[in-house]
Formats: sequence, C-alpha cells, structure tokens
Amino acid sequence: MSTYRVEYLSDSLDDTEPLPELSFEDFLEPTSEKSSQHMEIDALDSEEDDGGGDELADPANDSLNTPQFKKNVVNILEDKRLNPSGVTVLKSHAIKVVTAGGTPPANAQVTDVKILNKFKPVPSNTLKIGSTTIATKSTPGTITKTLSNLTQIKTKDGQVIFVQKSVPGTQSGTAVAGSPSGGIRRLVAPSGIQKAVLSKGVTLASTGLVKAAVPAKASTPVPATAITLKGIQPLAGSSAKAPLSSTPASTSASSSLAQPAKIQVVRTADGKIIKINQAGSSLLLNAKQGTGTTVTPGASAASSVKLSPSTGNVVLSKPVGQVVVRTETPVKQASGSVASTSTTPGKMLVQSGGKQILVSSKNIIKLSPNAGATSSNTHTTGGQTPSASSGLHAIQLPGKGGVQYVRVLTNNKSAPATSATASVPKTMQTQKITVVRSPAAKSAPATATTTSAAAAPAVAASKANIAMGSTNKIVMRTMGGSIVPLPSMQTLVPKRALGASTNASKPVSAASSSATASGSQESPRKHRLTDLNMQLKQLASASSDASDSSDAGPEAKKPRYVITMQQGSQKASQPVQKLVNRPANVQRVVSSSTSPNTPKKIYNFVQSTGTNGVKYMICNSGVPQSSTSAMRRGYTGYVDNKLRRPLSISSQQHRLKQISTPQQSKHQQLQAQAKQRIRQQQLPTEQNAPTKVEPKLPTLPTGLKANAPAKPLFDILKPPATGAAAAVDALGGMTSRRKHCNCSKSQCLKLYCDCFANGEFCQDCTCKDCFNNLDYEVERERAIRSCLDRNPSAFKPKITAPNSGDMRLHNKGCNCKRSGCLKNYCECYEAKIPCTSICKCVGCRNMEDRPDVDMDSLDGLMGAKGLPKDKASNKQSNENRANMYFTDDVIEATIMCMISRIVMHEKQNMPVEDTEREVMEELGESLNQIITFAKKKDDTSHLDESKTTS
DNA sequence: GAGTTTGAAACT
DNA sequence: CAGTTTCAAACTC
Repeated sequence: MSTYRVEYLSDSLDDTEPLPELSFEDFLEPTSEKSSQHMEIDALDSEEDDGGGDELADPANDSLNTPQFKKNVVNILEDKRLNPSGVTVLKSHAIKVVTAGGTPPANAQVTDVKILNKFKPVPSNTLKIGSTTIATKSTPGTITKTLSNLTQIKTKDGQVIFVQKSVPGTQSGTAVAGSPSGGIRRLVAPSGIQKAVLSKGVTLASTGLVKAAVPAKASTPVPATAITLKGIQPLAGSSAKAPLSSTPASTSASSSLAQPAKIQVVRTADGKIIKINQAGSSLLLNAKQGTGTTVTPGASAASSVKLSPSTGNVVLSKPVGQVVVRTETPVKQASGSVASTSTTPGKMLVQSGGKQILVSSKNIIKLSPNAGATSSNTHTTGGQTPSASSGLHAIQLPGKGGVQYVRVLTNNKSAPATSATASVPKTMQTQKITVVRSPAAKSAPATATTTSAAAAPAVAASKANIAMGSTNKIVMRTMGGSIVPLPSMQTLVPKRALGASTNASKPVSAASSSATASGSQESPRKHRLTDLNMQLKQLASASSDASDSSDAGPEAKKPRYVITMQQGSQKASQPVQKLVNRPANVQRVVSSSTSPNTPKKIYNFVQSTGTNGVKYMICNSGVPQSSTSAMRRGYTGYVDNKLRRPLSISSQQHRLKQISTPQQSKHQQLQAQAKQRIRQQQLPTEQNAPTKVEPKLPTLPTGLKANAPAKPLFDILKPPATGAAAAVDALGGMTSRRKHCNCSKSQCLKLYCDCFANGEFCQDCTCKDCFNNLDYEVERERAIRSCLDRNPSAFKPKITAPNSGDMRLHNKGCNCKRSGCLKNYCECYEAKIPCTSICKCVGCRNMEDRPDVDMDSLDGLMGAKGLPKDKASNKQSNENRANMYFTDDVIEATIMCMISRIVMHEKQNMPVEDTEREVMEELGESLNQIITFAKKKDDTSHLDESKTTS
C-alpha cells in the first residue's frame, strides 16, 4: 500500500516518513455508532485495505506478530504530557499562516495556529486562537480594539491582526481574523506571534493558497464567498505575498503581511481547490511524501487521498481540496454530534466535501457522522461546494477551543468525491486525513500517538485521550530530543515495583539490605517496554551502540544503568522550528558506576503506547539471579519468561514492521534481513555453546530487527551472550531460557512449546517440524491468535506481583496432584514461589520458608519472607511499608529530575557521557534522599511508638 | 538415551 | 466447567 500506517508513536518514524493518517473517525466523538460506521467504511474501502483490516477489530491482535498492518492509527499527541511551559506544538503539524499585506518585519511574521491534541499550553510565541490568548506575552502588540467578534491586535511592529473571539455558545473564537463584515479576513501576524500550528491540520503548501470561505451568514452551508487568505507562509517560507485579490475587501487594518508569504494559497481554476504546497517545513497531508499527497499549488489538486479501508484509515489520495476557513456565525446544532454548518459553541467545524469535522474540544477535530444532517454543506458533494468534490474543506474556527486551523484533505479517492459522500448517507464518510509529517518536523510523530481508526474502542480511547486535557501530562524531552511523556503516576505507581519505582526502589533496597530481585516485574510493563522498544528500535542511535550491552562484554558485568528514551520529538519547550529528530529513541545510559559492586541495573525510559498511559518504564535489570535452573514453561529466575510474550513481541514486530516498512513491499526484505540476523545470532550462541543461554529477553522477531539501525531496547538490554553475564536477564536478572524446545508434534505453535509461549522464535532448538519461525509466520500468527482466542491472557506472564513489593505469585496457581509441588512439574515450584490459595494442588508442600525458594527482593527489603498461602494477608502491611516511601510523587519527582537533566544537557549539547553520568548521579542523589528520609521516618515512628507504649 | 512421570495445554 | 486427551518437560533409570 502506498500509505504508511503508523500504529505507534510517530516519534519513531523517520523524518522522511509521512505523518500518520488520520481518519475522520479518529476525530469523531466517541459514539456507539462509530464502530459500526467505521466498519462500514472499512467495508466500503476494502479494496484499499492492506489486508490487515480484519485484525482491526480485535484488540488482541495487536499483540500478534502479524505482518499485517492492523491499524492505521494515527496517534496524535495522545497520552502526551505537555510541558505547560513548553511548546508542545509539533513542528510537523505546524502550519504557519502568514497574513498578507503586512509589512514584513525583519522576521517573517508567521502566525502559527496550533491544534494540538491535548496540548493545552500555548507557547508564548504562539498565537492562540479561540478563547485562549492570541497575543503572546512576547508580542508587544496589544489588542487595540474589538470589532464585533473580531479583535484587532496590533503588534508592536504595527501589524494588525484581527482575531475573532469566541463567543460563548457560539463558534466564535475563530482563529482567523477577519473582517467583521464577513469579508476578507486577514490574519496579520503580530511580531510576537510566531506560528500557527496545525496539529492535525492540512498541510499548506508554500505556494498553496488557503482559501477561506466566509459564508455570508452563519450556518450557510456553502460559504457565500470564498475568501482566499494569502500570506500563509510555510514555515520555511520567507517571501510574502500580496493579499489575494479575490479576497473581499478586507476590513482588517493589517496592511502589512508579515513577510512575503512563502505559503501560497492557490485557488484552482474553478476556485474550488486550493493547493497549498509546503515549502520544506510545511506539513504534507499525504502519508507519503512526494507521492502527490502534498498539495501542489496550482489549479490541479495535487494531493491524492487514499483511504485505507481496512484499517479504517483513509489516505487521501486525491487531490487535496481547498482548505476553506469558514467563519460562520455560530449556530447551534440540533445535535451536537451532527456536524452542521453551525457548530456547537466552542467547537470548530471542519467541513470537507460532504463531511464535516467537528472540533469539539480545543484540540479535537470531530467529524460529524451525519454530514448532511443540518448543514447543506455536509452533503454537498462537489455540487454545492466545488470543494466538496475537489476535497474542499471548510474549517470553522470555534471560539475557545483554541484550535485554530486545520488542514483537511478530503478523501476523494476512496470515495468518489461526489458520489461516495452522497451515497454514504448517515454514516460519516470515512474520509481520512493523512497528515504527512513535514520533513522539517521530525519530532511530530513522537508526540502523536497512534490510534487505530478502525477499532472503535481504540478510536474512542484516542478521542477520550484527546478530549482529556493534557494538563496533567508531563512531557519530557529526551536526550534524543523526543518528547517523552511521563507516565501518569497512577500507572506507574501501582506497578512501580516493576517500573520506575522498581528501579528507584532497587537502589534503596540494595543499600538498605540485599538487593531484591525485581522478578516480580510485571509483564504489562514489559510488554510496554518491549513495544516501545520495538518501536524505538529504528530510532536507536548508532552512537548509543557503543554502550550496547551486547557488545559490552566485560562491561556487562559492570553496574549498568540503561536509560532508553524516545527521541525525535521536539522539545516541549522549544519552538517548533527547532525541533529536530534524532535517530535514536532508545538510549542507554551506562552509568559510570558509582560503586563497582553495585548490581547491574538498567534503567529504561520507555514510552509505551499502553492504554494505561504509562509512558516511561524504568526497568532495573541486573539483579543477581538467584535461580540458575531453567524453569519449565519458560519460568526462570525471578521473572518468568512469559513476561516476554509473543503478544508484545508480535505487536512490536508488527508495529516495527509498519514503521520500518511503510510499504509492505519491504516486508519480505525485512524478513530476509531478520533471518540473517537470526543466523548471526545463532552463530555466536552456538559458539558459546557451554552456556547455551539465550537472552532472557524475548528475542525480537527478526523482522523487527531488520530495519533498526540501532539495537532495540531488547537488544540493548540483552546481556552479552558470553560469560555468566549472559545468563542475567536485563529485565529481571533471570537466567535466560536454559533449554531449547524439543517439540515434536505441536510444531512449536502451541503453548506447549516454551519458545512459542515465550514469544520467541525457535532457535537452536531440536524441535521437529517447527513452525515457530519466520518461514511460517502466517501459521505462527494464526497460532498466536488461536491461543489468544482461547485465552486472552495466554501470553501474559503467569507469575506476577500484584502490587509493588508484593511477592510474585502464580496468577492461576498450579494444579499439581502428585508431585507435592516440590518438583519442577509444578509451575509454582519451578518459579520458586510458594503455592498460594489460588493453587489447586493436592498435597502441596511448596510452602513458605523453603530455603531453596528465593523470596527476596523487595519482599526481603520489607521483611517479607515469602508468602505462604495462609499468610497472604500479611502482604498488605509489607506492601504498605514498601510503598511508604516510594510514593508516586517521589517516583515521579525522581524521574523528572533525571529527565530534566537529560533535557538540560541536550539543550546544551553536552556529551552523552556527561549526561549519563549526571543522570545517574541524579538518581543516586534522589535515592539517597529517599533513604535518608525513610530512615528518619522510621526512627521517628519508632520513637512515637515507644512513647505511646510507655 | 529411552522410558516414565507429571501437569499444563488443548480438546471435548 | 469438568473430564479427557495431548503434549513436552521433568524425571528416572
């Protein structure tokens, strides 16, 4: 397929990759109808389906290691936590609107309108349209007067900008300043106002024209008069253009355009289509760059829109229609959902063809399912609005939404421009907006989170996310320059034992007592980690390779701190222009070990796409593995191997493939490369036959590895194959799977097979008729799916710690009858955990206090020694104590401190080594503080207790 | 290494 | 959900 499908964070995407496709469904408000509608759309567009469409509906499939591209999801800034102060605008999404006519100051006056999902804060330089502040603090200009709904802002340099303020209950707050009369609206960028960013917007070509239709009156379906806005300047554009002649008399006083607008609004011959080409930095609507998705200036609509039905994504293969900015008088919709010309107050309605996108919240663009319900525009297929057929989109700027401009490309292709829209009655037409990341804006993808347009739930979730304010979110910029949202503490805390908290706690535990194995690390986190890892794989910087554990050899034994983080997104604080992608998402920070004796620890900063919103994962590995014996069914050491599940792997692989191989044509190539990689892996393994230890971390599907320039997190985390270190699992300190499977009848496609169960490809196994390899990926995927059908949790870890600090427990419990749970037949025993009440075993002897059972770790730190069945109740107190000091705030603060260091160093272009060192130092300091505090607290509490007792 | 035992997974 | 079968690892010799 020509279009890229992005399932994961766009950060990982190459700069050259187009922005993820957006479907209108993505913008729709979560409604029960969506799914159905979506499905319909998919069906309609099935021809364009990449073949992955069937998977869309099945969330579980995400985990599958399927070559298919399931989701055409564009993640846009979802789940991102923005730095309040930081500029969250993605450069790629940013569109600069330069008003014409102004006297260009030295600096090109570019007004950026930001439509950021969940991005609340607008940088000082940014102009908020809508209720939000228009004039940034930097702008010297002041609001001189207000015309009706328009506010005239005079910039310091004398430029005047008219901004229509949102009127409560109305769709005011138009980003575009216009003459009150409804004539030409001219945006004059105040000097202070720097940029208008369209997060999901349509790309404006440098030369492209932006046509603004100003309906004579609100609710007029068809803009009575189209107004062409000149002066839209691509980010890169420098030349200013004179205001369009077509524009009605502009009342706006702003005579001076900022600078010669590079962005040109081109009106097509018929006047319907406006092409906007982006000069280098501008956004492209089409997923593929250079495929004609970009709107080329000129009459002919250059951009094509593709609809990817299967995924629900519609790629706009057809020429991009005009972008019409309509400033309609607010009209209330009968139903909020239905897009009519009138938009609900505070909402922005974007109309394209017969489709409308309603931007309900500031950052949300919603497509009203019922295009034609109220507004005539909705169904106008080409007829009424020439643009409809041509893909003309009207954009209404709501009031306070803060969303200013939206580029919308109609999907002409998938649905015949006119007929399709009309034919599809009430179901919203699944036009999809392909947002192409501008080359300049590399970081944008990072912020965008992918959501499967096809999957209704996913859409809803995405919407929900979008709807949600980003206020709570914290976005940290990683060293790579990517924005890394911090996990919500809710997500982190509960499982912090595994995640960041685990890491944080580890040092403490080590200091206070014996280092506790983080064997309880939960699979979910690992999944996220793996997913992220996979996603980030391609981004890994070559430079970081040096620190790669795989290569480390001797280094592996050293205490190691690995910090992986995504890169590529712009810094939150930095202006859009400065955003630069960095190749490596995952970076490992090898701490100059403060103490050589400290256990190896790997910290991973990972942004996960998990629904829970966990963005960061900090995994501590390197806990001395206590268990040397391989565990049956893949349970080894502290962490069962099943943490590494095909689910995550598959999904990762899948995603990676999608990312790395935007085009399926590359798939085979990837496979070939992957195979070669496998061979290469095998070779060393064989050479190292004595240990014959596989890395505990699930071997990544080869396909995933193919494109990754840098090693994925897994690879990074992998202990060196050589030496005892090899046996240590980075994540859990587990020994790697000691044996290879010997399956003879299951073809290694059932959970009988440890390899399969662990999400690994068979490698160096003695199995027969093995299908657990890339050669039979289809079968493998089918098997995975089958397993998931039977048991959605089939690939989830069997042994987890319910809570941080909890002892690991078998989720299902064993069912032993004859072994007394004292042989490795017993999964509990094999995992070296005592049986619990969950178990159905008979004659269980796998109780507490078994010397051979390793119950250390946090439990040990807390004084908990194992958790027998009857003592499960005691866990709580221990947990409480464990959590006492590692509160969410503490953890988050620690993480933030570390990240802040990274950010700071990055800004200062400091050497990575220094950054690593300081980050580790920061961590150490934080831990020391925590420990100190904890000690004081304990002392105090003891004193209090003694007093009380006395 | 062959055979047995065992219990999870798969199936009915 | 329970019973049975299948399966591969664990175990024994």
